[in-house]
Amino acid sequence: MSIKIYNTLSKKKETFEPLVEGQVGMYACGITAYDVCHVGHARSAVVFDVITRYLRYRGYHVTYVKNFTDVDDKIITKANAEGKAISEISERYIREHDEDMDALGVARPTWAPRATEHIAGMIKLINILLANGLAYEADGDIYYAVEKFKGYGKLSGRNLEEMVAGARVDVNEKKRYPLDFALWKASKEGEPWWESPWGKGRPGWHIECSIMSQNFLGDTFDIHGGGEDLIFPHHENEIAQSEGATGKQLARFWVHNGFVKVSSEKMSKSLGNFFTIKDILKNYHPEVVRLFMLQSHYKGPVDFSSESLAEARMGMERFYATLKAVKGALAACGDFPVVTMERLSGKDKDIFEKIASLPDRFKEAMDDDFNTPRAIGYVFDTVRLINGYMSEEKFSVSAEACLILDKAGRVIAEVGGVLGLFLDDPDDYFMQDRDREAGKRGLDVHEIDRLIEERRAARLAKDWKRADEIRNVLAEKKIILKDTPAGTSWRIE
RNA sequence: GGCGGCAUAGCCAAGUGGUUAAGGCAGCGGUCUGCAAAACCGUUAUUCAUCGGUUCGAAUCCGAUUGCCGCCUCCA
Repeated sequence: MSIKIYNTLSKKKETFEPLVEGQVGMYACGITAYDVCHVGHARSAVVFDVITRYLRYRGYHVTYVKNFTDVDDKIITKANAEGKAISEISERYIREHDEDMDALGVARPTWAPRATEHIAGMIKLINILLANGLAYEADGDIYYAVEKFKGYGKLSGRNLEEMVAGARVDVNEKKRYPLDFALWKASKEGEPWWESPWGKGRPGWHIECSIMSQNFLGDTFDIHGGGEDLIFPHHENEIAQSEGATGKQLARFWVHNGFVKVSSEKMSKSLGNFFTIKDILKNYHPEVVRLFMLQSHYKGPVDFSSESLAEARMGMERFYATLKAVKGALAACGDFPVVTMERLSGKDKDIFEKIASLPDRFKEAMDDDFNTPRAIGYVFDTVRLINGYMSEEKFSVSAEACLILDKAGRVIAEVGGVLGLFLDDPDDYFMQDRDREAGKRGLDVHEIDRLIEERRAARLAKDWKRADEIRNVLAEKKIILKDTPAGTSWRIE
């Protein structure tokens, strides 16, 4: 079995073979640290987090690099407006970014370099491009001469004439050709600067990724990723810079994630239709947000709304309800002798084997361009299987059941570890969910508990009328009661 | 204006040439329950935007049409 990945460069799904056997170098473009992250940033982070985890699960040693852009017009503008140093602004938002990603369960990259740590490397790279005749100086600015790089447009599927004909390119007297882009800009008053052979200046946006990827991963590496809005011009320009300097292919696979949309429109700062990660995590469990994203393929768009999040929450509830039941049954397993699967027969054997097959089916789905929706579908299948097994009339906790349910818990944890799902304790999950939902709707937990206690007394006296009244009162507040032999529990719809 | 993507049930969403079109949410019928909830069983697309074409065979390939979206300016 081999992994297939859709490559933006070839526009085809290709079999993934790393450059060095058993090792993967991956670079994903991170954020510009000038504001808090929104759900769109979260999606990209979750996508590449899952890709990293899956490659590691499949036995690869992955070096994952995700950069921070900490020098840029927007950061400078903000710093000047607040009268602060740019590093103060960028460090603040890098810290916030890290908090958000940690909260979402996104593993930290192997390396998270900042652009400003690599200025010397950028200058070196620009010098090579100048020497290669691919760049030119104009009044302390350095521009990349796009026409000189054959292959410009190969990633985004464009050609120069068409783009120029399409107008909408900015007028800049210093550029020899409209699509040339800045590698280095002479610093103006009030802007940060670094010494360079061309005077005091600061780097252009694209150059940082070329040097940082090379520094950590070498001239050629396996996977380069980012949001699909980076395909042009950012990634196209990265290719021009890196390949123009080294003469070698930059990245072998280009992977781009689709957008988060709001009412069919791209979520973005400029449209103002964004939700910050912090706001969303106040209202939803992080795994609900991940499930919402991973139930769509990473390449396609995903429409963000309170309805779609609520739907994901219901799905998550299904998983955790099963996990809770499994945990409950397993708690009694200490009393039984340990049996091995050879002891199983008939239906027990059949169900054990079906449950045990989850990781293989999971791999089958994930090997096919990280098809998380299909993979999650298989987990749902397994959940139904487990629930069916436990709801059989003759079901009781037995040595055989313990073996089967233990396996069930393990396979779900195994695939959950890759998806970053099902990792919470089920009781904690429901407790958190209840508190979160109660808070969201302004419900008083103590009052609810009081009513439930009153209902318990009524039920004990077989006063069904009063018991149902209380049920109805709570139902109006979307509170669903569940009576079990152990007592009554509740959840919010 | 140039380039590109998408269109599958009430909603979300897999499937991209060949057995009964995954899965989730919602709905309906049943089992269970004092009544419920959860869970389970059954059920909900003879059909994949529309119209043509290729093929023994297409949701899947090709063309046209319609609609939605994205990139071309910072963007995950």
